[in-house]
Amino acid sequence: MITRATEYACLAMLYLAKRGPGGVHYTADIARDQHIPPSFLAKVVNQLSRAGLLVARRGPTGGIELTRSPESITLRQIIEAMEGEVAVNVCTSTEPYACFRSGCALKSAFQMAQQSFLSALDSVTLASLVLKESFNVDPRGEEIAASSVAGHC
Amino acid sequence: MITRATEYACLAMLYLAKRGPGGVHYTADIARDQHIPPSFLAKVVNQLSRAGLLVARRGPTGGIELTRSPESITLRQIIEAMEGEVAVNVCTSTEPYACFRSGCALKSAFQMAQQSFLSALDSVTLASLVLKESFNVDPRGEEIAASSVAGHC
DNA sequence: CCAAACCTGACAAATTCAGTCAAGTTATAA
DNA sequence: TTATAACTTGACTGAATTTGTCAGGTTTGG
Repeated sequence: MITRATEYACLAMLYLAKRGPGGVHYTADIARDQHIPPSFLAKVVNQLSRAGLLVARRGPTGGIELTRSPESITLRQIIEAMEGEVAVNVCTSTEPYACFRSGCALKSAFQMAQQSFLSALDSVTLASLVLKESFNVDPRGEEIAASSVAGHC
Repeated sequence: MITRATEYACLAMLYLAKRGPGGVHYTADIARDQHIPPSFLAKVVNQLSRAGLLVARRGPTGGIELTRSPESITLRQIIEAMEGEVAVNVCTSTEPYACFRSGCALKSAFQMAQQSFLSALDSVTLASLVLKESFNVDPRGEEIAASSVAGHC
């Protein structure tokens, strides 16, 4: 299952993508906007930075920024940056001794389902998500039915 | 991620399917054959029985048996019998308060990937797995390259 | 009535998750 | 140069989940 940390990572990346190219933003602002614990998001963002998906600059006027265009960043890349290799079952992971059974039809089936899942995530770019969100926003720029709590899902 | 318990459930169901219709088998035999801790498999099998995927009979000459034909049992059914509703992220689960964000493009993307995963599992029946395993067996009925440890993956 | 099979619930060790906190580093601006 | 504002890092914690084990209990056939 995709963890909270990974979900927060996607939300932060989407936040940056929504605000256009060359934008530097504070982690604390993203945390407030997306209702994410700030110190938790700080660690998430740091991991994304080490994975090369964004750059982080310190000091006043610092902040984080996407390293690539939203068109070239997929959900799968973000998820794998956070969780490493995705495996729907121990037996589909590539690590040694994950599975000792030979000629196992179940493993093949799990691998096939996993591939379907990953392909779907490959097809979703940050740019496509930004486009999709714009349909949920009315002309005044406010989210529809977002008055009570605001946020994402 | 699909847990060990669910993996064992699939292996046990596949074991029954492989041995044809109307077959009653001991949980202990399946555990030995598939290298599963017997007392753990007992709980797994009990859960499958309560879900209606197999019937369990007590006493001597007891054992477990499939309730339906292998053609009509899919991997998804087994997985959902073991884990309940499958959700790749908290925000895609149907339980109330799983997600408070509105108009969230990320949720839609996760739901789409989840649907790909589940559809793949829908397409795999126990019968198709039995057929597939038969290709991995040589004419003498022994599994190829299974000499060292035996088993499944 | 006994033995063999499944049923049930309590327990426990290990791991993961989600989050907090306290320092530490770096860089800008006054 | 010195605050200050931002990211960095690692230690820590409580809760939940996972993967079992174990000790009985229940049902049934002979």
